[in-house]
Amino acid sequence: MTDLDNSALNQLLNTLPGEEYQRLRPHLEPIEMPLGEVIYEPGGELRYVYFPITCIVSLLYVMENGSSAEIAVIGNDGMVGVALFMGGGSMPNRAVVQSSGRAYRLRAHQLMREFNQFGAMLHLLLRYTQSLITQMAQTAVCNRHHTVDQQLCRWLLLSLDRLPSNELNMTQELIANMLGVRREGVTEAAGKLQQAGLIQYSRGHITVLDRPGLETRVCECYHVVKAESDRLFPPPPPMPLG
Amino acid sequence: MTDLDNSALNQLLNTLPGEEYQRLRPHLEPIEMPLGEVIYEPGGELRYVYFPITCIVSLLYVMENGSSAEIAVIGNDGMVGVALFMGGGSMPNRAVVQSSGRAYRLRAHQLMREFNQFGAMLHLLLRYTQSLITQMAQTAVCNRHHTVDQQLCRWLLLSLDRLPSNELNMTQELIANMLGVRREGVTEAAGKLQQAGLIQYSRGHITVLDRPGLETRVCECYHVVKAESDRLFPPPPPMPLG
DNA sequence: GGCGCTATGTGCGGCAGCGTACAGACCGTG
DNA sequence: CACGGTCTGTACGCTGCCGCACATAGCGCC
Repeated sequence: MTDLDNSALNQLLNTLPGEEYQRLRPHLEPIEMPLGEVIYEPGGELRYVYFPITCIVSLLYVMENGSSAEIAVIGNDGMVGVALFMGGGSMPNRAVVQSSGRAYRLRAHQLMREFNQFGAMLHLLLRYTQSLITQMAQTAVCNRHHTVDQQLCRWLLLSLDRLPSNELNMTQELIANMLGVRREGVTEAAGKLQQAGLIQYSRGHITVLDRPGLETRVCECYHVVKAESDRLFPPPPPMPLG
Repeated sequence: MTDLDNSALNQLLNTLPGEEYQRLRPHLEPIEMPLGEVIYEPGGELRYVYFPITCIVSLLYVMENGSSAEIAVIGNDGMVGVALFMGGGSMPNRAVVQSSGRAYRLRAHQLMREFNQFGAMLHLLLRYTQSLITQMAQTAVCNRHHTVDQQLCRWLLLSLDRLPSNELNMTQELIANMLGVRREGVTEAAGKLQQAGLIQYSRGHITVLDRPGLETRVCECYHVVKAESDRLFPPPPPMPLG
């Protein structure tokens, strides 16, 4: 798989006009993102930003007492490290690789150089940040009002949307961390889904058997986030690059 | 009270360098913001943005079944309508006046004209959006892990920080809508605070008697949001304008 | 001063999720 | 093949919040 093929798989980079992309391309460094790697710690300096290709990154908030909650999920639809160009200088959350895979890494000052051209890159990144904001807002709502069952469905679908296959590698323990609930709660919820024939679970490996089934069980939060994301970034035809 | 005095009371406008502010000033239209007014509906077009002076605006998400949750609170520290320059074109949430008062209103295209100068205004607004993101993320965490008691404290302090006095006009019913809980839950939580001598409640009128007391009861979420906000916008000395 | 409205207080059954504990099940390794 | 570690399933009491139903209390208004 060539460099170019890879980058086409990050939808943000893919949306970038040719000229801008060519400027950036020499600085895009493809790297492996192993499961569990912590990309940012809260308060840490932002040296790089990441454009996921086949990996998924979670923005997590970890509380003083150790419990945690996922704020947003980022896959090949986005970028990790928006705080850089938003001007904070540091990251407010922890960012963890939730599903291993590849990503493009870009040095912070290279991104800022392009951002400060005030061209397509700026508008693209801001629009993406807007969709990220929607996701975070919806997470807040979902945490308030919906059951673990529904949230598990939402989480599965959000992850599935960012993966090429219908299989995830993820223990219930980890999912519980993301959702900010007990591991047993996930066991129970996953049990129901499995009994309904929607998924198959075995030791850290989930196969989604009936995606439409999940979509009927999920709360509106998933659809809201997806709709807004599709509105801001109209999904391209299957293979836009020749 | 003159025009200039008012605008000095919005910290964002206040932070703007003289030249930028002078360009904007003729277009800043001071208006009254009555309690309960809906400024934006989700999906609606963004004709104006608002810089609160003495009012507070809540970003709310209202679910299909009618229950709601507050996503963020905006007072004279910020601006309502960030989605405009983020590129969405429309607002994803409802925005409601939570505490009546005054605000500056600015036509969308006037803001965009200044934004597109790619100068101080752009960086200021992006930095503000970053602090808004932090608030939303923390709301998600708080909704997941903290009790109504703690959330009420957080909510009171966030509101208090955006008001000149230590009094709020707000029924328990409305607070419940904001927090996304039952009205009775707020009654109970407020009862505890009242019994502890921290606040005094009477028919839609709250007087905060012991602010430090609230701060000891509140969850970390409040402090995190405040710290990040102070970091991004170092609080000025009491009266920066001569 | 009585009426009606709105705001607040209270009580009760029910349930979802928590904390805890422990039992099986699966898997790699020696 | 036995062992240890990890992952998953199950059970039980507890708590916080919900939904509901009502009882009071302040406040304006005729």
